[in-house]
Amino acid sequence: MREPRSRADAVRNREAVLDAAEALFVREGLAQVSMNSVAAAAGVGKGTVFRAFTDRAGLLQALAGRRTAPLQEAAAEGPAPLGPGTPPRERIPALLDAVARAKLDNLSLYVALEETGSSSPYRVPSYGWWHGTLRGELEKLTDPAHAGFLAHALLAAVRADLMTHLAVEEGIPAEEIRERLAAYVESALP
Amino acid sequence: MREPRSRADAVRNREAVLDAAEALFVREGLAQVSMNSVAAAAGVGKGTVFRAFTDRAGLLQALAGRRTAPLQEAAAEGPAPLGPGTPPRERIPALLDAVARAKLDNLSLYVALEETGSSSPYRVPSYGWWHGTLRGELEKLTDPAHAGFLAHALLAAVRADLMTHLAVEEGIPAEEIRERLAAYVESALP
DNA sequence: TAGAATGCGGACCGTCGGTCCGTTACGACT
DNA sequence: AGTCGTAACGGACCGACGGTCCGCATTCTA
Repeated sequence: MREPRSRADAVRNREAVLDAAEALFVREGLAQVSMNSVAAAAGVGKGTVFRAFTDRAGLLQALAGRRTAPLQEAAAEGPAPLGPGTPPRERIPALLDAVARAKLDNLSLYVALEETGSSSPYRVPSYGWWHGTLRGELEKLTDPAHAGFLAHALLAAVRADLMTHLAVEEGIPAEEIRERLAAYVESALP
Repeated sequence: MREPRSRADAVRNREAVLDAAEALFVREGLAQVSMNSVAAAAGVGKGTVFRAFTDRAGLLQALAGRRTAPLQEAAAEGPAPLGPGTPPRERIPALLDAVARAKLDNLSLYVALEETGSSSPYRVPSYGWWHGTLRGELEKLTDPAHAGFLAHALLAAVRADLMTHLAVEEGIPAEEIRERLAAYVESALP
């Protein structure tokens, strides 16, 4: 049952596609970026892109993983205040602030990501992880029957399209958005 | 400057298209419904659909208006507890519950609606109205600087895709979702 | 009832996500 | 180094989509 090692060119191309795709997303925004244009920008055939990532959603997932892995890792096994072991009253606001911050720094990328899972952010795998983590902490503070919904509601307040609306349409500085969020989380916590 | 009255067949067709489109959305879900299939189901040419509604977003907007008008009207000028004049502590939960209820009763339609505005629910015109109304009430209860964000956050908790996730994926009965939401709103209110 | 204007409808267009398969080049083995 | 099986490449190709266009039919006005 050996893992069949990938060929060198496959690995190289995979990386090139990810780099090109990320650059395109940041520069042009989700809607403008077709699979064709990604392939062209990476200097690679279309078939190669699909071979490596299965479909558009797969490419976005991969892009997501790469970009969000550090944050998720910090939350899963890092030091306080993000990591486990931190008291819930401190960890929950820290987690939400970290998520908001990451999204505010990469608006278009995260908007694209949340539209991946058959156009429902709730089907993106990482959502389940964040929700589970948050619910776990909330269960220490309140009736476990309420923790699930509460976790959903708090995560809804940091959705990428809301962050985009606040930052772009309403023109609120990122700093201020995070402050408002923090105040909100504080008041919503049981 | 007379308003150029529409021809009888145009009015008739417009109605037929709306009926057919609504039926299709409810039965098949957003993704399955192409402009072609709407035209076919309405027994009408594709050009007619586009002439009447400009583009796909326009069709969804029109569908939206028709379906949500009664609720919005009740909230804008109806009797308590939805209408204006109701004390904020009573009106805000009532508004959010009414919205949640409407969405839970028409999941697929509302999911489709919220994806209309260039894939951002915040660009759908009616969102602005709800947000403004809610903010107005919240300003009576708390620091006006916080009211805007708070209104966004509360509305985020009743987004159609979240309602769908809770009701379909997690299989929670509508009754229970509304109870959890009510408890959440209560605790988040200043 | 005639003529103008309005609306109809479906062939047509460019583009998209995704597939297919003949060709290329990698790398394990001798 | 040379051979060869095979994984990976790449772009022509496909069906479906949203949207346009324009010759033709229907409705309204006088």
